[in-house]
Amino acid sequence: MATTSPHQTQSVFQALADPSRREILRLLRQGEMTAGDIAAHFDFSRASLSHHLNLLLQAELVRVRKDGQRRIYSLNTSLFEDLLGFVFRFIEGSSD
Amino acid sequence: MATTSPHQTQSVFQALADPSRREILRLLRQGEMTAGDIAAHFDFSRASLSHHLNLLLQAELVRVRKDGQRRIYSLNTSLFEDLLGFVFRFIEGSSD
DNA sequence: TAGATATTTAGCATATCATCTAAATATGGC
DNA sequence: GCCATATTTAGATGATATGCTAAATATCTA
Repeated sequence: MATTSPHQTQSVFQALADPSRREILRLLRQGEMTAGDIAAHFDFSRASLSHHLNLLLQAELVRVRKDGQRRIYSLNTSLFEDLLGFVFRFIEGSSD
Repeated sequence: MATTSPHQTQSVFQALADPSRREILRLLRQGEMTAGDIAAHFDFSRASLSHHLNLLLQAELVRVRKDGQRRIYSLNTSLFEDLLGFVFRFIEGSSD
C-alpha cells in the first residue's frame, strides 16, 4: 500500500468525522454509484450530498467519473480498502 | 484485539478530527504524561487542553489517573495501538 | 490553616460545519 | 432549439466546535 502525503491528513480525518460521510463510504464499498443512487439512501437534499461528496473527493477517499449527465462515484480503494476496512472492522465492528 | 461497541464510533472519529488532539495522541505514544507536560507542547491555554483531553477520554482513546495534584494521561493502548498506529503509519506516513 | 501549584469547570465569543432553497451548469432526446 | 433530468454552486442560517479568561476544586508544603 502506498504511503500518502501528510498534507491531506486533516482533510481525511475531517471527512471521516461526519456519520453521513462514513455511511457514503460504506455504501460505496459495495460498488460504484451515481450521485442520485447515493442520495436515495439519505434524507438530506442533493445539494447537501454534493457537499459531502466534495469533501470526500478532497480527502481523496472517493473518485468520480462522468457518464452522460450522471456522475459516478467510487471508492479510492488504494487508500480506503486498507485504512477504512481496518477502521470499520475494529472500531465499528460492522464492516462487510 | 477487542472489537469496540458501535456507540462510541462518532466520539472516536470526532476526537480524531482535530489536529491538536491527534498531536496529543502522538505525544502519548512515547509514554504517559501529566496534563502540564502535554500543555507545554501547545500554544493554547490549559483550559483548552483540558477540553481536548476530555474529548479524548470520552472517545476512550486515552486514560487518566491521579498522582497527587497531577493527572497523568496515557493512551488507551488497546484501542489506540492497533488502530491509530495503522492510521498514522499509512495515512500520515510518520509513525514510529 | 494559609499559600502555592496543578488542573478542571463555567461562561462567553468567534469560527467552522451541515443543511436548506434557489439558481446555475451540463447532458440527452425530441 | 427546447424541455426534462442529473448534479453542482451560491448564499443564508442554525448548530457545533475551539478558543479565551475567570473562578472553582484538589493537593502539597510550611
